[in-house]
Amino acid sequence: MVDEIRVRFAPSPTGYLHVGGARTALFNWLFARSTGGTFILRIEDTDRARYQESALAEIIESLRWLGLDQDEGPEAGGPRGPYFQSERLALYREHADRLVGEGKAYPCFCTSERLDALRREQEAAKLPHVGYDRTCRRLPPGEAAARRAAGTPCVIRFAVPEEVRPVTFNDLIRGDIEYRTDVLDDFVLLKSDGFPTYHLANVVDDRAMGISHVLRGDEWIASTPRHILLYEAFGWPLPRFAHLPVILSPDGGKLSKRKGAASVLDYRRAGYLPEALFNFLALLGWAPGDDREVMDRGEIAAAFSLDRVHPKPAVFDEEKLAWMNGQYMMARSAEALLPEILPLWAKLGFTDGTEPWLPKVVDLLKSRARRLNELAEDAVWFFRDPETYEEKAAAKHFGPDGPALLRELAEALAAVEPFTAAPLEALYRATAEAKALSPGKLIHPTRLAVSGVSFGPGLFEMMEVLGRETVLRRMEAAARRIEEKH
RNA sequence: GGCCCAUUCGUCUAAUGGUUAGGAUACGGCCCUCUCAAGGCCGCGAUACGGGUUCGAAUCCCGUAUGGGCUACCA
Repeated sequence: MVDEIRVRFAPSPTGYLHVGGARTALFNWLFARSTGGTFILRIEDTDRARYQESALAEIIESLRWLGLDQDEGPEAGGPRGPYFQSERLALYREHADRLVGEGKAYPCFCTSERLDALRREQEAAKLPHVGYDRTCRRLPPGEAAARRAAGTPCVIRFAVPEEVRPVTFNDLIRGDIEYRTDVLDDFVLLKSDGFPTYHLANVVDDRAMGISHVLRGDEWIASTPRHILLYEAFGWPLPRFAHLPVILSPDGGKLSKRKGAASVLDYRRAGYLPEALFNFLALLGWAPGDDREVMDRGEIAAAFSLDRVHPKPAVFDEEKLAWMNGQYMMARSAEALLPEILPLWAKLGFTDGTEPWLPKVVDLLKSRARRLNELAEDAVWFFRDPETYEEKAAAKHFGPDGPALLRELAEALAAVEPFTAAPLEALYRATAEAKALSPGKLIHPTRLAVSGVSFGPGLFEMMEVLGRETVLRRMEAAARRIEEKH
């Protein structure tokens, strides 16, 4: 028999997809792609109280943006659907009833008030093991069935074996983990609204969908023994388990919106490229084993293996993400980067995207910005004449003889042919030499006059893109401004 | 409280009993240079602590500390 590898990412549509969830999805995707397996998206919408209408679209858009294409799922379809748990309710009830019939589960009529009181009592008594006291488990079978038949609201609880024994499993990332049956309480399988809990739905669906490897977040590790008991009760073979470490914020706590972006789409809004986030997330908890860091999807998928995933929680360092994003921005051609920048320029009111020299602007700026938004904003003076001049630089480069110098240079500029970088540079160097000045004495005032700031691309490349008319206009405007000041 | 998990430079990580503990980021410096970036070179910086096992421990074992998760009719 061929061991077919099938993995799933199973988010609950209760909010945006955060980077921790995205990393779980990414590792599932990488594992599938690196082994020729199947990557499935399953929506675990069994919590009607926390369900959010907008969440599903956001999750799907986040995955699409990151390039985590699904082989089976709500959009891709597939033979093991439906891929929404809310459309599989009959299956869960059937399985819960089967366990009740076999004496491995039982209806529980305890009210939430009684359960709350019980919990408070146990906490006050500082009992080592807290949990349901199994009152309804001891109900005479006839009575339970009768009350259920009469329509008394109830949940179905799993009857954890009374026998005290270890429940062990081998986690692909952490190794052997052991729990004991006496620390497990009789957890709920089916809620009183007829919806399954995560535990039941997850196990039933993983079985029904042929999931071979369960790669999920760390927070599920304590639930795994319950799931194993369920597999045993059903008589099903176990999938392999691998629990991924959490991603932490720089202060060591959980990642949250408050501490910066936490959702995948926030990073898109902040000007990050999907391939950069993809690469960065892949390196959180995994490394190829050699010194490679900037790797494309294919390289990462080819190098990925679960045994190189390590169990330590990783801090999300946005500085390094920014660096990596800069690497990807530089690596993209201007033509490939332009479509990302155009909408930002449109929003800033800079351009409708028709100027033929736009790719040159991207070329001049892409190695000078780490995020798309930065690049877009840094381009302001390509589109607008400066209204102010950087104060410190003006004090240094706009002296009393500034107007005369700028006008003299402008006069020479008016005659340069063609108006391109090389002749412009030749002109400046020759002029500097003739005046026995360092070229910087000419270049810096011109840069400030033309862009309003003291930093940016090479002056002559800038002037070429701006064109003669604009450059001369700005130099004259600067000359007048200096005269007004003095 | 109980159970479980984790612990190498600030951060991401490499080294799976024998390395001057390597790389990246960040930070500092130098070079390049019209500025700012980019790039190149150099520097700073780590095995949480205490016991074992071993000729030899970041690596194996135990304990402590610290951090995290679970302990719901949430996932």
